[in-house]
Amino acid sequence: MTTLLDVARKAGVSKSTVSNVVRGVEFVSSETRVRVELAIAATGYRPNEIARALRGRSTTAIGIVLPDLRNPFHAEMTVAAERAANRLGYALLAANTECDPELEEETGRALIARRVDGVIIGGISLGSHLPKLLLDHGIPVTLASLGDHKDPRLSIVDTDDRGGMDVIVRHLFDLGHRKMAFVSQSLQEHAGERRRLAFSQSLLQLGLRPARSRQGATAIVAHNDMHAIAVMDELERQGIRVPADLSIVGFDDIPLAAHRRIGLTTIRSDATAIGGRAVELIVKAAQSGNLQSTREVFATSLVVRSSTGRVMV
Amino acid sequence: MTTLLDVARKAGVSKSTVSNVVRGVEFVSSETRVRVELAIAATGYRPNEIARALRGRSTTAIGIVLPDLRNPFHAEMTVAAERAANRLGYALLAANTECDPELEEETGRALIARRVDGVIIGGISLGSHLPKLLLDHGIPVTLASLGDHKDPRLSIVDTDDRGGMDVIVRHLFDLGHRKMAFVSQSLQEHAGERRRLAFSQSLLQLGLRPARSRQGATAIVAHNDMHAIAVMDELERQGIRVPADLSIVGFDDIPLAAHRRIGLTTIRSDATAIGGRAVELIVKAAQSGNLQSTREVFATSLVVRSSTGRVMV
DNA sequence: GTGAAAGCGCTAACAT
DNA sequence: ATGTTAGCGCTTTCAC
Repeated sequence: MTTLLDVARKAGVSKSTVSNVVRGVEFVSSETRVRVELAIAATGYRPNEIARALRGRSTTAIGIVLPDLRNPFHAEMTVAAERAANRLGYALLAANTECDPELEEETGRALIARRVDGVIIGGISLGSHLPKLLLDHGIPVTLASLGDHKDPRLSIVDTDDRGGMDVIVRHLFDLGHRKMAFVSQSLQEHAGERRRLAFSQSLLQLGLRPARSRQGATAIVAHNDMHAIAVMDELERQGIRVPADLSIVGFDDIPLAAHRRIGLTTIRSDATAIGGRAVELIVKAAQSGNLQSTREVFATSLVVRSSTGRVMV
Repeated sequence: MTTLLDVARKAGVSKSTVSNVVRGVEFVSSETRVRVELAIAATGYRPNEIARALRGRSTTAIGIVLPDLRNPFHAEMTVAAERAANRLGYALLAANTECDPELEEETGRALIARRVDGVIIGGISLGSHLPKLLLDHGIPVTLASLGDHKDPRLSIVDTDDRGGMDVIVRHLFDLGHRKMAFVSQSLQEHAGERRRLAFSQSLLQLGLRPARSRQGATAIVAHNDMHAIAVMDELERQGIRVPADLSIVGFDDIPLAAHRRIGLTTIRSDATAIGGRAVELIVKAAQSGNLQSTREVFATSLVVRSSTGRVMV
């Protein structure tokens, strides 16, 4: 593999001159610049990012940790993050942690050992130590669609879960629903529990309490679309019709929710915007070196489709 | 951040001794070993992987390039790859290329600059130069679910597209279909075009030719489930009933295909197995240093659901 | 069994 | 405007 030295020799200059040309430093005579550029083109030289990383203070790599890449919302966020990262010259290290605290810890340590410049967290276990672990090692952390952490070094790009939940509950209420239940995939997940809380609060505003279980409920609110769609399937296999017998609402508005056969009423939140913005924030933090608490909330909106209906008395 | 030297000083030994302990080298007296281990525990030292990478010949990082992480088949493969990579101590660099030749090239160069130990390719453009680019730089490449490249340095973990297509076509034939059309998302994609070819060959065996377009066809075979499901939606929005008016078949058997409201007849192929195996192969190649042509084909099977039906005459 | 020293490829003072 | 040099943190001969 060609190195800086190879190019330098070929161009008959010193390493630093080549380095200066590569990095676009001002003080190089246009004559030598051309000569170096020719040598670079001839050899196909690209700086060794590993050496740069060791020497400099940056790996231009960021990590993204997610509970499950198979969730289209996360996949979409990751794609957006990857695109944004690329554009800024950063690579993305992907890690699935399945909300397993041990895996989260090990992932965190691996990310630290690899000296990533920052980490985007798109989902973690309830009470996870991952943000603190990373921050304590001086690594900037951005929480994406996962607000509510109180560390003052954290930057947060969030969805308006509270607002979204209010709108969902209001929508169901207006359809006559009074018994609504919340379901989530796992009690371990931070985001799911936050939405459960928001759900309870929204109900409370209308003087209602969450239904204990699906049995008594006329409507089910799932913590995300993936789960809502799975629940829909499960119910229908038991002969319960949606929305005739039971209404279902999701959260995220993944593309599939708009499929005519699914028609899931849900809350639209912009995974692409969140992923992209998370990268911008993490890169800014990495480059400036100061970690300050930041919180941006992306608006949500209700998309009414065919999975919710008027309650039958 | 603690370095080897910090630990060495703390333990009152030299850098090399600490290094020997860390790497589990034999010849260290158990006495000093303990002392060093204590110092490591006390400082929370973890080797700097960047320095290791620069010094050694390995970054213990592999790249995975995909056209679209939003495709559940790719997401699943990536999750499996990440898990396998993790287990072997490797990190995964994810890159979406959208089958754009320019992006592929740039991604390849970035991966080379980062000195990844190997690259798994889960999808590329037709006639892409990416495999050659990487291989020419000495980077092992494994094609996952994307066979048919003829470079002798390539290892391939493939799905049996030909076999799967035969079974699909036979299934449709048995249902009375004689006019079948193939649709794919993009003409640019390698895997899609390969399946198109397989489709034609399968038809030919039965003395049939592909239908020119959807119009004349009684059945549609899509190059993957994602596309099949999208087409299903599109058709039904036009008032065409599936399968009453038109049968649809996918390929991959993503989880959604089994959803009762979708019920997509498709070919099951094991994304998890493919992703995991691809990592094993790439790591083996990276560690042994020799690139030999290898081809493993994973069996497929037909899953008949409700998107295909007897043709109405 | 342990330590000293060279060097991976690069950047960034500092000298010229 | 260009060159020299000293490391970044680690592994790896090679002496002791």
